[in-house]
Amino acid sequence: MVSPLVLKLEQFVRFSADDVAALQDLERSSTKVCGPREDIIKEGDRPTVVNLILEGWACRYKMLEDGRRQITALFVPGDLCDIHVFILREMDHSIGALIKVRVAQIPREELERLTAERPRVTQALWWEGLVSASIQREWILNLGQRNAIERVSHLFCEIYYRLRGVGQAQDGQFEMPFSQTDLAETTGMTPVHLNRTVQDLRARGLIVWKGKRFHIVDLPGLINIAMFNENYLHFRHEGAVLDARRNT
Amino acid sequence: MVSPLVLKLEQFVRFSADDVAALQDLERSSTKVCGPREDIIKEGDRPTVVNLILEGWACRYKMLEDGRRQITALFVPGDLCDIHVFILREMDHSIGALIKVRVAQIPREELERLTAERPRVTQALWWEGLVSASIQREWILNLGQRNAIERVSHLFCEIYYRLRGVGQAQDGQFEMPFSQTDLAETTGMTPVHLNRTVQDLRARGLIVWKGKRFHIVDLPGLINIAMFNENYLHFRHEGAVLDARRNT
DNA sequence: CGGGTAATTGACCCGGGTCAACAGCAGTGG
DNA sequence: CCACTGCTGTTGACCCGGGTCAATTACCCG
Repeated sequence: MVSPLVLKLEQFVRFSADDVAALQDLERSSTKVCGPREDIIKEGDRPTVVNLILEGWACRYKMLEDGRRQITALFVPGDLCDIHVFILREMDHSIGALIKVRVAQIPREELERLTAERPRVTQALWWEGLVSASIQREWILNLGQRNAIERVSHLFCEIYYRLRGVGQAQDGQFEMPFSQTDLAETTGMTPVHLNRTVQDLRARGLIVWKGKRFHIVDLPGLINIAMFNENYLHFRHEGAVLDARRNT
Repeated sequence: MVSPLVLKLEQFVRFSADDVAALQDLERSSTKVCGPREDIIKEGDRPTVVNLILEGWACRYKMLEDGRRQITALFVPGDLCDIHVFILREMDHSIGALIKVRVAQIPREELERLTAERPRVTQALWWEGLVSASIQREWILNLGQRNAIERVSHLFCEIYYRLRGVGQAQDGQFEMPFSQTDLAETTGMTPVHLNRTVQDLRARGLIVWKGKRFHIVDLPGLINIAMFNENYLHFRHEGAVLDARRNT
């Protein structure tokens, strides 16, 4: 079975067999399993390892003193939480499991060795960091300018494209494992209004969401409402320059 | 005169004279001056250089098809716009001058040489990247959870701390060169409501803002309203490990 | 002094928040 | 197999923070 990290990075580069092997070694790092709502690492902790999501869904979140909570990023399998965190003295946010999650805890030295030895992998990791930053920007745009229905539609589009990129969605369908409250916390709205917005999307025939099955029935329609532009995910890569198999 | 980039990075590491010289060389790259509202680089452009702000204020922004605009980051002197951008095929956002700005356009090779030769500088640049990412997260929290007055107060606190870090503010006072419309676009609210919120802060005796002079009269009060926690700026560094002058 | 931009204010309205009740469903233990 | 518990989703009634529209004032600069 192919590692989700490799799948993800291969949207950008094409690795040699050696590269792939080196990346897959990362996943042999000690792994940890966290149950839903459990923290993988907490704000204030000193970061010692880099977390790589292998299975399940996690999120970054920040809280205000009075308990308001905002999810600032979603992690799907193949996502890496800040390759250079250990430079910082302490975490400025927490990372928590949304559903049961399996993470690899990669020690600093291992990443340093990997990047020292494999420039193509290093490039790919930079790309992944840039894409994460780009997603953050799009979320700022989302929260600052889009209204409820646009915001929620945009999030659904993003989730779909990202999952498809790591082979966990096809034909507009995927597993939606988290609660409306989670979604409300990522879109900066109340659970009540999130629910009404979802009802609205259902009534318009754009989505079908029952239990864990999520189906985007009318993707162009959803994209249209969301003003979704996939550019910011930077899926299309440069081709030959980064293609380890170009001469085979 | 000390470079703002060096000032900024020295909040994290302490450089040797050589490090400083190497960093200052960056500023000898060809520079460009942009007038207010002029774009430094546009969404869709192919990035070829890394922009370093030397003087003035700039911002990242994204626009929706229908013209709504969101500022997603503010750049002050010493800020570097994505050290690895040239990995991406095209810009997913624009960078524009808020007021007249002077930027150094650093070629890829120069950065590569610098990071290859100077590990301490490389570390510092990673730190700067992590801090930028952290600021983005805080903005997501700001937009998603804080209300108008909290949001605006938070932004003022952040601007003050960041300017102070590069020696452009002291005693709660600094130059506020941009318009309320700009601020509205960064806080995701309308200019009208931004104005009312500013009035409110004035009435409460927290700030004085007249022309370009901005004065935070009651910093603790502002911090309190904003629930501002400076942790996310990661100013406090590790000390000796990264101190090139520790034995002198 | 004229023209243009930025700030300010008033009147009105609506998207989304709040509060509260209720329904659906899974898991648990008897 | 059923009752109980607790969480998540759903809906209704009501309200308010912030948006909209439009007019007016202050300011800057040639």
